[in-house]
Amino acid sequence: MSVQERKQRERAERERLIVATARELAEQQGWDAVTTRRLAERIEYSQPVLYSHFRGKREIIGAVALEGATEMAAALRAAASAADGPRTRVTALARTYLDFAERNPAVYDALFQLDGGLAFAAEDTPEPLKDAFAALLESLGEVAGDGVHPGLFTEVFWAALHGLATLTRAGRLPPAEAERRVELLVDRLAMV
Amino acid sequence: MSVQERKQRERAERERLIVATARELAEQQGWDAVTTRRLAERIEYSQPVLYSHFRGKREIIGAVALEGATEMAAALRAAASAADGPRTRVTALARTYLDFAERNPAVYDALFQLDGGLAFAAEDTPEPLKDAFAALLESLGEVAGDGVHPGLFTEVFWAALHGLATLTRAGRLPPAEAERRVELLVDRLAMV
DNA sequence: GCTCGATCCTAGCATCGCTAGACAATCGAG
DNA sequence: CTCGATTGTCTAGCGATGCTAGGATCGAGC
Repeated sequence: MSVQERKQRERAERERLIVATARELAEQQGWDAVTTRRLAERIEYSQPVLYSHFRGKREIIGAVALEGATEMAAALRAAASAADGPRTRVTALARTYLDFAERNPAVYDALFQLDGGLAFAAEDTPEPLKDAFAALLESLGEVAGDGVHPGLFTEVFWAALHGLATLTRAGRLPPAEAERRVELLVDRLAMV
Repeated sequence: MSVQERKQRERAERERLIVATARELAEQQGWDAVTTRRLAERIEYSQPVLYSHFRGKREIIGAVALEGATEMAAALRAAASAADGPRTRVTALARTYLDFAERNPAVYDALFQLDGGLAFAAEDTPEPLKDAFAALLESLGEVAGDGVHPGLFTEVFWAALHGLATLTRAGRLPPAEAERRVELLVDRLAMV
């Protein structure tokens, strides 16, 4: 039995290596540079090995996305709990979100721009994704305002953050005044 | 001279054909299906002809984006001028924006999701792009609120719309309550 | 009618995601 | 301890991608 367990451990270890390497490569040179050949070469296995772990490149992207969602949820919760008062909490949350997107562009792409084969806003949505949304909801729910459904408010706030993140990173918005945009957004949306 | 003019006309005509065909194909089957081979086959020329008009696939996407920007600007202005009062105008603007994104997903992708090699928020930004932003600014500037820079407000509002558009279309937001999200957004952001 | 430049196409390159089939290592039964 | 079966991995290759080199064709101008 022990030998099988060892193999299983090694296999799981290799899977982590694949995901970590894909993420690293994507952050360094963008997702276009993450080809199955290059990825295989970096982990020092042949291409088909990748397909014994994942159904295809999409699933690898999806794995990176899930990893990123967990980290993002943690970062959001950390920022929220460090702030006192609803207002400063929401501001910290927004800054943390945008900061995460800027510091981990490849992960953010895997999450929200690329097709990682993940289900969203559905029953079979993976736990990390639900949890990341929950992390937003925890801080945003309390500033939704009277008579406004907290979930709906969170969706709108999240969409605004997502828009700022993607448009800024794509060069559609000048990065200089990012901070003032956040302030304006929080000012208007949060009912403190 | 006349013969050269005819050739020039035919060339311009063919260029329009390329862009229109690319757009049509993208709307029908998505941008992934827009390969240089398929595109060449549809316009009944060989592949290299595409490269005598455009530097590459990117530039074709960019051409579709510019065409789309012009249409979007017109649609936004039409919606704005049909409404009376700042508040209803902004609501109409938001609905029109999201409607455009939903009805022309490929064009919207060319504009804001894909790399069409276009400059944004810079001096050499093509006129249609500046004009589409201007169309937003015209209606949004008047509801920015006191002491808030109209341009900055427009950027934030636009980012929120962009977030709603992309997240909804990618299945990240349930489409059922799209209308309520728009109402909430306008309610909070617009200072009427 | 001839020449020569512009125009277009055939053919091909490197690379992509993905897979079939050969080979080697390991395991379990006799 | 041996030997077939299973498991694991690799080499090689398929069809498709964006893009380009080089030859063929055609037509304008003398």
